[in-house]
Amino acid sequence: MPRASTTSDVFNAIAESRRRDILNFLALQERSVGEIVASLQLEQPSVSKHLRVLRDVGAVQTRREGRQMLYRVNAEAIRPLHEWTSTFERFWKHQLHRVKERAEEKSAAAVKDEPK
Amino acid sequence: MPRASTTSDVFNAIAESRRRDILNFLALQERSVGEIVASLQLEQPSVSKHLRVLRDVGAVQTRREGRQMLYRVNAEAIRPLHEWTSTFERFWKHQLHRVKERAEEKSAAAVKDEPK
DNA sequence: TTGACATATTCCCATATGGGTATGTATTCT
DNA sequence: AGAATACATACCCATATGGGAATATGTCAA
Repeated sequence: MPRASTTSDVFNAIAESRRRDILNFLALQERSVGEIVASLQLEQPSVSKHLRVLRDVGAVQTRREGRQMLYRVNAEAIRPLHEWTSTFERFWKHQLHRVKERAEEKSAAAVKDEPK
Repeated sequence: MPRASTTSDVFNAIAESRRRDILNFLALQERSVGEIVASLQLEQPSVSKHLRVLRDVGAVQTRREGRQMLYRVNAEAIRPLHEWTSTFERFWKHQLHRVKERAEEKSAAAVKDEPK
């Protein structure tokens, strides 16, 4: 079984750095495909395909304006990602504590006693 | 060019839901491979391979204890992800505003005037 | 040393990928 | 209608994937 499809969920969709680039660009403001192509170092068809993926997972929404197709970010789709990472937030919030732990690990050459 | 390698960065590593499952499990506490295998519906080799990926991107760290290999989350590696998603936080923080926008878009059948 | 236990790695394979090139479709202009 | 513009889709292909099965490696116990 290969990796999950990029359209299966936002996690897979944003795995591609080009797509993150696109979202970063769109974070500033709504943009046409042409503008996105210009901002990236990529052929138009490739950009369209990335946009398709982002659209399929709901990360972007579109609006037609004449011949142009305007894309904008739909942050709601990215929210689950933010919330999932928040699960681990508590770890780095206690950095001092962690740093201390690390130091201990490094010095003590892992000589444990009771392998359950 | 195929999709970026799973070991290229955390974004790719966590694209796989099984790996997120593992991280969720490890978020509670340090665990041995055996425990992880038991918690997932997966063969041991597959789990080891997922752990390898997570380790390569720094998402987990290990410690040997006798025959067991104990894995624990390294939240620092996940932090970039959290921060990247934070970029879009402002969007859903102004939800009321967004909802209003949406309503307008839906009713107004996109009759724009000046296609630049 | 031999054996058992816990993990890791290798091999095989069907499948999804993303890039480029070519082509299709929608919309506007003349 | 015909041409030009702006995107989208189809097709081809080298490559990375994850799962399972088999095998290798590492650690401890007798």
